[in-house]
Amino acid sequence: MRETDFIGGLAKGLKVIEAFGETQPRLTITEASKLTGLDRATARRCLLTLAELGFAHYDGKFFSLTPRILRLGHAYLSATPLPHVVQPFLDRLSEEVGQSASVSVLDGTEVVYVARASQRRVMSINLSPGSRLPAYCASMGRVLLAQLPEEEARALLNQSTLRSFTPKTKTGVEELVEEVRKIRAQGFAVIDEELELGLRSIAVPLTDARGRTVAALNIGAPAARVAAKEMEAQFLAPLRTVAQQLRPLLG
Amino acid sequence: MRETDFIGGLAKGLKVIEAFGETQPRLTITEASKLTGLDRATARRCLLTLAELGFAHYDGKFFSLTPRILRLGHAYLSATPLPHVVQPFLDRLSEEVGQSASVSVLDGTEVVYVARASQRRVMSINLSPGSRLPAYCASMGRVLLAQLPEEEARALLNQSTLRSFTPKTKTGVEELVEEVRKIRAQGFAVIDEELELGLRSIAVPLTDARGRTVAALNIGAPAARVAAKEMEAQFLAPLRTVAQQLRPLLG
DNA sequence: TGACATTTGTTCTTATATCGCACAAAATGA
DNA sequence: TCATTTTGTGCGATATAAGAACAAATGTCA
Repeated sequence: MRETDFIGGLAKGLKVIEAFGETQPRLTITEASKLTGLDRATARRCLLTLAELGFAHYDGKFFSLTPRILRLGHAYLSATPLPHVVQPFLDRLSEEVGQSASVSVLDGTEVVYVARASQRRVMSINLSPGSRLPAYCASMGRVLLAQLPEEEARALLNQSTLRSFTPKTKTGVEELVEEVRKIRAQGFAVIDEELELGLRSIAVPLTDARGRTVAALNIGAPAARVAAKEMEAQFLAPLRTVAQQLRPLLG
Repeated sequence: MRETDFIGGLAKGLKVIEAFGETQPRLTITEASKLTGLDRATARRCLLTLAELGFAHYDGKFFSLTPRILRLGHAYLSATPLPHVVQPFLDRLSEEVGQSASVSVLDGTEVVYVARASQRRVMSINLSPGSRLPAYCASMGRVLLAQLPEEEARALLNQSTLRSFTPKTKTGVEELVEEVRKIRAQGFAVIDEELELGLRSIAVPLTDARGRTVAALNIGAPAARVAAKEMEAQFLAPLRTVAQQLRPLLG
């Protein structure tokens, strides 16, 4: 790609959109400028453009995103076959085992949920398509890391902010590399309250007809309902059955 | 806003992202150019930029969006208080009545789901935050139209593509204006298989402490389980209770 | 309260990047 | 093969980015 095939304005605008988040529902021009590292004048132009297009709202002081922004993510979810293909399988699986089931893919150091069938939520975390979790401490994340060449997985772990969500969270790179190696060998990952106390999960890879891993599938269960040792016994077989059924459908 | 405060490149790039959708999971440069009305050279630069940033993938022929695009919508969902505030109420409501419950807002002629608690899906439609439905034939859409001044509602109906999803779909503007008037008076809307055969729903407005309508709340039920006449009797009270509880929380 | 300091938003200018056209090259398919 | 369609590139005209300067708002302290 030539230098001139890159549209700086587009990259900057997208960066500004991403600046909104958890702790930043509303941004002033200066805040957006600081978060993105863009010049105030440029950040302002991006925000005004987004407002003009209806993607943001401006009250003279603060900018906030409008639901129109969801069109962008929706373009992906409706354009990509994976979410549609897996959804009915997730629904059946979730019903069968009485727990939530999800499918996610890797994006950098995070897993991104692309489909989910949830049972009544008892957890504090509210997950839906588009939600993100750090890969290193999520069952699907570990499975997806295990599919990469070890050096790549290690590189991603090094890039990750390894923090302890609970006392059980593994945060050592070597410890995690070892864990990922084990998962690669056994073909599934179990997370026992590493992300949130009271939550356990188990995941397997989803491979396409040619054997390439395209996503991960998991089941999450309240710790109060399912003992740590039971996770594998109860859920591994159903997960593998679904993975098997999906295989020819993930061209 | 001055002319020069508008970044054309950003607007064009966003337009290209939106070009991906239902029937267009993968686009060539020429296709993107035709769908957006942009010059081929420009569409190409937008696509290459998106690929460079990791928002799209390019195999030399086709471009497709990557899950990274979901970051953008996620910026909204995590930055906006509404989805987080209503989620626990939705979960409880859904559990209580044994049906799916959702909250949505209006974006142009469409309703956009911002939160949802779903029971096992029996419908062909798979809805999740970010999903869109035409306002004129969705219960939440009618409720939201009813909150607008009549002329504005009529204008939106005129802009809508009024098509018959089922034999029961109302598609006449005057007919719909009349229906919306009725809904404004009674404070709730019932949709009886207008969007999909076998699906009924009922919606009420969510108003904030100052009485402004900020969203709509609904319950959807399989027609086989709940008779048309029963919708109001069974679900209106629970919906209104939740709307009441939420009122002080929607600052 | 009023003067000063600081922060934030807006405007201006110019070097630079982008747009869209026209043309060339490559791929597609009859 | 030749016609047709699609993709890539060079170029002049035009739009945009950056930073500094200016203006307005906000905060601070005597």
